Amino acid sequence: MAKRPPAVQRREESLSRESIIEASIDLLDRNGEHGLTFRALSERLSTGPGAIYWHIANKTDLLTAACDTVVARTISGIAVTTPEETIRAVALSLFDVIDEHPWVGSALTSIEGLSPIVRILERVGQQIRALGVADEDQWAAAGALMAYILGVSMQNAANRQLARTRGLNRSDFLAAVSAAWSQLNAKEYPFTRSLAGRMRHHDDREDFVAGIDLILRGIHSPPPRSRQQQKRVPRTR
Amino acid sequence: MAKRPPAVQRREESLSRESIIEASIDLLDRNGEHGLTFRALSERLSTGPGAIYWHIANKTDLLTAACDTVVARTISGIAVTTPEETIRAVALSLFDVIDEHPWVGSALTSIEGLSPIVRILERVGQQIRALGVADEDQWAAAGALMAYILGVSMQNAANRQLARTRGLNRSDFLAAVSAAWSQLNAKEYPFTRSLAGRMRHHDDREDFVAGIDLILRGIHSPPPRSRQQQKRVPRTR
DNA sequence: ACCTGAACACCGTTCAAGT
DNA sequence: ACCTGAACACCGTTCAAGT
Repeated sequence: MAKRPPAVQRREESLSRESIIEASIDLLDRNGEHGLTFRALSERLSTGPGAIYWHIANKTDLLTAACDTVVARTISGIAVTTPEETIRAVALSLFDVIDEHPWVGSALTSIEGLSPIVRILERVGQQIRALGVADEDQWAAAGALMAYILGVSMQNAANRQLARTRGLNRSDFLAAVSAAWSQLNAKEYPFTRSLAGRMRHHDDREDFVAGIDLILRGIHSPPPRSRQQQKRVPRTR
Repeated sequence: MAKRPPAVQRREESLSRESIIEASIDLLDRNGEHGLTFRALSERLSTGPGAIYWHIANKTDLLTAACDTVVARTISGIAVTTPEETIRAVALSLFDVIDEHPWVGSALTSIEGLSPIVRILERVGQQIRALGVADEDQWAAAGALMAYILGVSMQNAANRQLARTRGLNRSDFLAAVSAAWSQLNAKEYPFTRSLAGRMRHHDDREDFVAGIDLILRGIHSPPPRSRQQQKRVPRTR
C-alpha cells in the first residue's frame, strides 16, 4: 500500500499576524474565551502550533491584539458631532462591541501595548477639551468618564459571559438576578432588594447613557476648590 | 524491608470550605493568580485534589469565594459617618484591597453568588438614600458610582498585575507608561500625549476620590428632565 | 460522609528538524 | 526566514476505591 499524503488541505496564503488575529476573533466569537486555543487556531490555519509563535509572542499578546483590532474598528467609525453626543457615541459603541463580542471585556484593561484603552481615552479626551474644560480639570474629567465606561463594560461583559454559559437570554438572566436580589435578607440588604424590580425591566443602554450624562453634569459643575485647597487622603496601604 | 508509611504529615483538622478558601487566599497573595492550582492547594492542605471538590464546586467558585471573603472582611469594617465620607471610605477600601490583593480584580465582576458586587452596591446605595436622592434617581446614582468604582478597581488591578509580572515598582511602572504615552503620534494622540507628564507623578488614591466627588456633584445637580421626557437611544445591536 | 490519588482530556510553550 | 509537529510541563476535573 502506497503511503498517501494526508488529506489536509494546505493553506495557500502564507501566515501573517493579521490573518492569525482575524482567525482568533472568529474563534472567540464562535466559542467564547475557551474557544481560543493554539491547537484550534493552528488547525483552522492548517499549520502547527509552533508556527503561530513566529508571529505572536504569547496568548496574552494574541488576546490583546484581537481585542484592539475589534475596538479600533468600531471606534474609528464614529462621526464627531457635538462633544456630548460624541462622548455618548463612543461610550455606546464600546458597549455594543462588548455586547457582540463578550470576550473583549477581559482583554480591555490590558496595557501591554496600551492600545484599546488609549484609543478610547484619546477620543473621550478630545471631546473633554472641546467642551471647554479647564486644562487642570481635564485629567479628572477624562479619568472619571474612562473609569465609568470601563466599569459598565466589564460588568456587561461578565453578565453576557455568564448568561451565555448558562444558556440564558437577556430577560431570563435579568429575571434570575432580580429573583436573587429579592430574596436577600431584608435587614442587611434593603437597598439592593428595593432595586430588584427595576433590575428586571431596565434597559442597559439607556441607563448607561444616563450615567454618562450624570458624569457630564458633574464635569460642568465647578469643583469647590475653596474647601481646603487640596483634599488630603489618609494612606493606609 | 518493611513498608514504612510515607513521611507526609497528616492534617489533624478536617477539611472545610473555610480552610480551603483561607489557604487559597494565601496562595493567591503569595504567588498571584497563577499560584492558585488544585495541586498546590491540595499539597498545602495535605490532601488529594479530589478532596477539594467535595467542598468546592470548581475553580471559579473557589476564586469568587476567595474574592468575596476578602472584600467582605474589608467592607464590614467601615464606620458610617456622613454619606459622602462613607462613600469615599467604601471606595477607598476597595481600592486598597485590590492594591494588597491584585487578584481580587479578576473575580470581582463575577455574579455567581452575586456576592462581592452586591456588598458594595448595598453600602453605596444606603448612603445614596441618606443623601436624600429621590427614589427614581437612586438607581442611576448608585449605578454610576458602582461602575466608576469598578472601573478604577479593574484598571488598578490590571496595572498592579502587570507591574508585578514585569518586576516594576509603582514609579518605574508609571514612568514606563508615561514614556510610552509621550512617544505616541502627535497628530493622532494629542490628548493622551498631553497627559504623559501628569501620569508620571499622579496619586491614584487622590484622583480616585476626585472622581467620586465629581460624580457626587453630578448626583446633586438635577437632571434636565425637561429636555424631551425620555432620551431615546437608537439601537444598533 | 468524607477522603484518596491515579487517570483523563486537555492546555501553552519550546525546539530540533526541516524547507 | 519561516514552518512543522513531537515533546514537555503543566492544568482542572472525574471517579473507582477506600475509611
